[in-house]
Amino acid sequence: MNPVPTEQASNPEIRTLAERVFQQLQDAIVRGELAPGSKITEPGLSRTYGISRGPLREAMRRLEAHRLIERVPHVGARVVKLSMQELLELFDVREALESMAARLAAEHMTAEEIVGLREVLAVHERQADLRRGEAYYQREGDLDFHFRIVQGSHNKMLMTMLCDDLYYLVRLYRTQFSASGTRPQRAFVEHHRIVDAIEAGDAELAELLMRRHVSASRANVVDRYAATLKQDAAAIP
Amino acid sequence: MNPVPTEQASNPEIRTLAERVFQQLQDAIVRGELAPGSKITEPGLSRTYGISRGPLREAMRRLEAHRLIERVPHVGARVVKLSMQELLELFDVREALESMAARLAAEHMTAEEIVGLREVLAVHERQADLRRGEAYYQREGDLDFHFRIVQGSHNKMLMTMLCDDLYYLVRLYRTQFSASGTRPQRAFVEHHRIVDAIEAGDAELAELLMRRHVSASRANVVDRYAATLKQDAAAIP
DNA sequence: TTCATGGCAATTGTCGACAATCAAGTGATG
DNA sequence: CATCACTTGATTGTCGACAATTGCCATGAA
Repeated sequence: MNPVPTEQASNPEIRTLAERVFQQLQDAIVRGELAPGSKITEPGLSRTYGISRGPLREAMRRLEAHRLIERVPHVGARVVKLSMQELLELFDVREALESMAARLAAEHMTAEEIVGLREVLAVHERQADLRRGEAYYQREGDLDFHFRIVQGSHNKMLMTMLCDDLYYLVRLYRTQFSASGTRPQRAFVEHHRIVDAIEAGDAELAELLMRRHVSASRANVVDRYAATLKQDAAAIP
Repeated sequence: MNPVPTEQASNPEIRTLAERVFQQLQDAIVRGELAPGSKITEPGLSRTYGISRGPLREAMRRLEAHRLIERVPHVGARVVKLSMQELLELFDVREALESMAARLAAEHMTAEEIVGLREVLAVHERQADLRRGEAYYQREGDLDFHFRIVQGSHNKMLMTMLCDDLYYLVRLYRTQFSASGTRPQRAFVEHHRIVDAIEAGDAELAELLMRRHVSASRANVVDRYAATLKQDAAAIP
């Protein structure tokens, strides 16, 4: 199965209109088709997707719960727009949850799951060979890696929180703040170290490495943000 | 303000029926008035609360997002019933998030917030003096303590996850698995140590202590659960 | 020119009714 | 007597219409 369920076609789980339009909207937001901060109205979406406002409102409620849109009673809803502050908050939460996931993965992951994890790394390696320094694999492949570790934790609550909620926000921020630089190469090495620790069953090490990995990713975003700020300040006057 | 918003009367934030019935249902579930595992039907609740099924369905969508009810398309919804497995998963997530909250609180908490935190401990101390070993304060007071530390982290995303989602589940489990024993006294000491670390600005120590605190609470639940199992096994034959 | 006020259009919140789906009860059949 | 198919009742999903609230814009006065 595709670990990152971007597609909603041919999914047997969709038995209701509200479910379908929820996934369509989720996809549209994450892809950036619905711009962050843009206002969305019920009659508009109702016409766009050809359904009545009933199921649409339920889909919007779910989007609100997943923090992809923000609603104000009697006013309306708009696509969430992460501020730098909120993005950093997201990284802190990820650091807490994913380090725990790595720890649990080192304890509970099966041999087959570890094999699958290594295959993901191999795919990344091929892509990294092809386009060195392009940092392209990072877009979805990085999430794929993290996704499998969370699955390996065998903690359903953790899986729900990370995969159903936070990862959509993470993918959303990538449309706002593009990430690149020399970071991908280092991230790639860190991924290998983490898998090594998990395979060795060293829970504490896996946790520590994952914590550093997310923290480094956060620091990279901060650096790049500071750089853009300085660049803008130099360009305007 | 009341840190644990059990009441919904006279709350100016309630501008819609769906919001009101959502909070009423949330309260009813957490208090145990709606038994865990019991099935809830839309026409039934619609009559009970005197509203139509439209707002009710939106309220139920939100309850589902908060993991307080579970829905199956075309079948119905029932109040969530935590298994022992899920309860332990909940503790792992709490350990990850609350230790991070304690770390951030040590870095960002203001002097006034620390004073308020000490007052909470003082209240607990008086209650502990009154009814020693009763473990009564634990019911809401313990959550009050944790609540303030999460607030002190000044991380809105963390606050939402813990206070709006997990803490309702925690309160729900307390109606299923009652917790007591000699644990409250030790928890009380641990609370003091944590506040000391926060006041000293020692982020690492605060994180470590909070992690141990939640972990010890989890271990206590495991012990008590094993005890009830053994007791049941001895009683049946 | 600027600010306050009133009305108006659009959007959101709510409701009742109809269609689709499921679960249980009933009867027939091997 | 057990099992299977069918029918029936209830519940959920969906829709269109009406009421309530909001934001905007035009109008008028200071």
